[in-house]
Amino acid sequence: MDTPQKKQFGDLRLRLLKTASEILSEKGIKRLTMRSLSSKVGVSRTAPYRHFENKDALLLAIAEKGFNELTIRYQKINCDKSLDSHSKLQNIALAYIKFAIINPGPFRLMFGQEIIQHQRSEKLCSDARATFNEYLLAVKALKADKNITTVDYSVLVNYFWTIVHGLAILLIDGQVQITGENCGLPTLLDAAKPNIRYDVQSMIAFSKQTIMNFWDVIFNGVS
Amino acid sequence: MDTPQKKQFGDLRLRLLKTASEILSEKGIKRLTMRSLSSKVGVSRTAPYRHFENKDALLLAIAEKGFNELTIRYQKINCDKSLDSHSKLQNIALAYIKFAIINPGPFRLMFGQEIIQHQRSEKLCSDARATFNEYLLAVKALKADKNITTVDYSVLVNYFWTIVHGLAILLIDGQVQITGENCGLPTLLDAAKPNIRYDVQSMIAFSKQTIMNFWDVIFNGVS
DNA sequence: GAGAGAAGTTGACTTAGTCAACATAAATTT
DNA sequence: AAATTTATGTTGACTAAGTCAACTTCTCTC
Repeated sequence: MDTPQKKQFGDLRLRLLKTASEILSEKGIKRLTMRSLSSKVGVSRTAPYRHFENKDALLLAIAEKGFNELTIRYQKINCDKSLDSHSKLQNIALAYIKFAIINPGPFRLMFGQEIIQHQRSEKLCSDARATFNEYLLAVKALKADKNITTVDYSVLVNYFWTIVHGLAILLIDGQVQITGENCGLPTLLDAAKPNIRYDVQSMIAFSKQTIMNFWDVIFNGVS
Repeated sequence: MDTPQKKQFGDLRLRLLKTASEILSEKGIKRLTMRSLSSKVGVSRTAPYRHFENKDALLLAIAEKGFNELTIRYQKINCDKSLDSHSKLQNIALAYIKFAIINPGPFRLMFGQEIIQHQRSEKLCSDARATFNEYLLAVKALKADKNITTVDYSVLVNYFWTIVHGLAILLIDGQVQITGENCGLPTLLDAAKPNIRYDVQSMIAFSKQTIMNFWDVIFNGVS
């Protein structure tokens, strides 16, 4: 993989990954073409094939990289002695959503169906496992710490993930209005607003607020 | 639109929509090609262009049809006098997830980013609005009925949708194990299972059970 | 400095979206 | 009912994009 020699040649592989992730996030998978990627990076159209077997392999590498980055953030949170188990999980939730907002393209690859159902590699699985393990760790700690007994471990894992993932996906897919009077309601309710494109900062602000709101409900229930 | 005359000609438009939805659900958007669709339906490769301006328009029509179908199911539930507000919302949640499981392809179009950010039509918005309105109706009824005061209306709408959508997406994207000892945990934790493809019935069974589990947590909180 | 291997380039082939021109069938008009 | 229009459907052709093959060039090793 990333042998030191290769890096001396140049950083094309890394630049491809980075640029591809950007295009993916900005324009979507359909408009990420090997040719546009190549030209944006400034190489000929088949140069990427020296670093990735094909487009799928490139996408796979982006997903792997995404898991690695996410794992690092999770680890930092889990290692932070100043946080209790409750804050840790909340921060992990927020890190997940922030990652999604900042890297929607890679996020969709990591947690979508494309890769998982077709060309999931051994490496992808172990990278993903590392990420999930940090998450599971945080849930376990919380469960033990708060002595949560009314909910099974696997349901707890599933519940938190579902909420956090659901929020992340709805946000990056532009399904939820994050400003105005209908804030929090489905975007498609408003025919008026054709192509709203929220900026990253507003989305993060909204997601922080929403996580706070949700956190109350998660622990106290709807009543 | 669907003027009666057109229907007399034949039902190619409908057959295209139906077959395209199937391909979409079985093989994904990348492998739904106008050519493969045409040949599967038994017409020449450009015949679909007599009914849909282009591939995007076809996808749009699939999404619109999806919203219409979902609306009908929601309406049936909301009109059912034998159900209380609580059961209605739960049934709507289940209908949403069942729709996703049975029609993953259309579901992704309806609630993904492709359409919403690019070629959402006026009709799509009004169709979606009809669906969402039934959902909102159910939430409003529940809120009034159960006298829910600790949670704002928009947060409530957002919370339920987030959970239900999150579960639906994770399920159809194959992210959650629905059988075995790791049931409820992330699929990518298991490198062992390469390409699990759950059948629709198992997925529905799992989602019913999960909704039941989640419902408890939604109302009682994690404790 | 020569040879090996990695990295990058151009040419060519294939698949897929889609337009244009042509053909035909159904509906409408007179 | 014949003529005209309109809706459908077909074949040919063009373009974009993935990707292989052959060739070139650059780096590194010996």
